[in-house]
Amino acid sequence: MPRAGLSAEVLTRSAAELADEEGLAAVTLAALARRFHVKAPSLYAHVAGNRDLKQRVAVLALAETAVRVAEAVAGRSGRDALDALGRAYRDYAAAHPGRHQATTLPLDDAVARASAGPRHAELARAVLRSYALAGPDETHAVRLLGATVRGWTDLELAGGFARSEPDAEESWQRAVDGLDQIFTAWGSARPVDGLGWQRRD
Amino acid sequence: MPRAGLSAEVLTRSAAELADEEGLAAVTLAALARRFHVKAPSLYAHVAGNRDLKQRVAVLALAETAVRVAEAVAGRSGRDALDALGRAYRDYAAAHPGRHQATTLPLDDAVARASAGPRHAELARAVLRSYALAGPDETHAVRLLGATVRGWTDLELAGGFARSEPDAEESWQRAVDGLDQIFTAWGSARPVDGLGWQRRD
DNA sequence: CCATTTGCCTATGACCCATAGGCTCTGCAT
DNA sequence: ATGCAGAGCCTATGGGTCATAGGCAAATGG
Repeated sequence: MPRAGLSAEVLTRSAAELADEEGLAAVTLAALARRFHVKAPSLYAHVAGNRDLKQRVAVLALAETAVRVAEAVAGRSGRDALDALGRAYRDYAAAHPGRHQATTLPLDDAVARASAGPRHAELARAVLRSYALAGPDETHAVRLLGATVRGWTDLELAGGFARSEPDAEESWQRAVDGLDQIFTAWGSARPVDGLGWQRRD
Repeated sequence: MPRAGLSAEVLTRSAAELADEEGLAAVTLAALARRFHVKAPSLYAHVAGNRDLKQRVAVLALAETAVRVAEAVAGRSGRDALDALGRAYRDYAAAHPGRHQATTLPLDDAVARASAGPRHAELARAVLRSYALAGPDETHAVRLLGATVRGWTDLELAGGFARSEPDAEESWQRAVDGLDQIFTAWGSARPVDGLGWQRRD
């Protein structure tokens, strides 16, 4: 019997395709084994089990999105960069729903550390660089940007914006405008007492 | 043998508790049956199956959060209302992680229509009322607010903000400040051509 | 060319979902 | 009171999944 040429790498890629095609829940050792005309127990030589397999898909997805986002924001700054970053995430999620879903899985600490997760935070900081935010403000901004992009992506993918006017794209542009305004204000103003705002001069 | 007093209502509540305690994935007909010292097939008289059960948990959670959010925003407006709305969602998710997770499940159309889902959109519009936004702007605002709150809640629940400075609460206040600024600007200005902004006068 | 490693196998057991069909208790009408 | 219909929970069954244990054979390297 010819060998199937299995490896963690190959299995992870195939699992990712399976996830995109039939949903993350369909990523099962048995289903994956069928794709390679192999029995399920054979896969345990390459991956530690179902949870491990899904985490590998998540790590793959995090790495892929990091690359795409990095390409998208290269050479851009300010509002343009915000738009590009968000769009990269949204496009990836739309093109690879299963992979995107995997990125929302809780990862083991060790796996998370070895993943491209931190890279995403760096990318957000890079995009915000042109706003010249003070240290803590930059963190606040990273969090707000991250929450907005993630929430937007999830809602869009869940069909929350579908079949309703106006177009989601229009709303997205307005959202980016809004974030750009906020970060611009943070860059050129200082918080007074946590409640109000004051232009620097 | 005494009857267990099962019903869709009772089962759903118990399933919700199970989800909060051990995660949504632990919500299984077998596990639920054990809680009532009953055999799994008995549950099929009350719920249509695993998927139906989880959707009922989602519907319950949507209804519960709608009530909490409504209470939280009652009598508030502007920034205060934004803060209260977001906090209500975040607190609910923190207190009931399993239920919250259930709300991210895709619902059957019929179930979604009968759920409190639309009520949430109404609540968001109510919170935004004091900004006096024009029709389309209000929709844009609902979407931005919804995405931000959802993304923030998910990231916080996933531990994204944990063990890192500054405190997540501080970031949240800044985020609310930012949204308040955006909506205030939208209320007192009109978009010119979808790109720029101009104060009304 | 033989020994070791590697790759995939069968066998097994536990857990889950879901359906089919049966028994018993409850409650109501006569 | 009694008899009956239906509600409520049961056992039996079949199919799916995960995961482990242990075995045979192909590939590899000294």
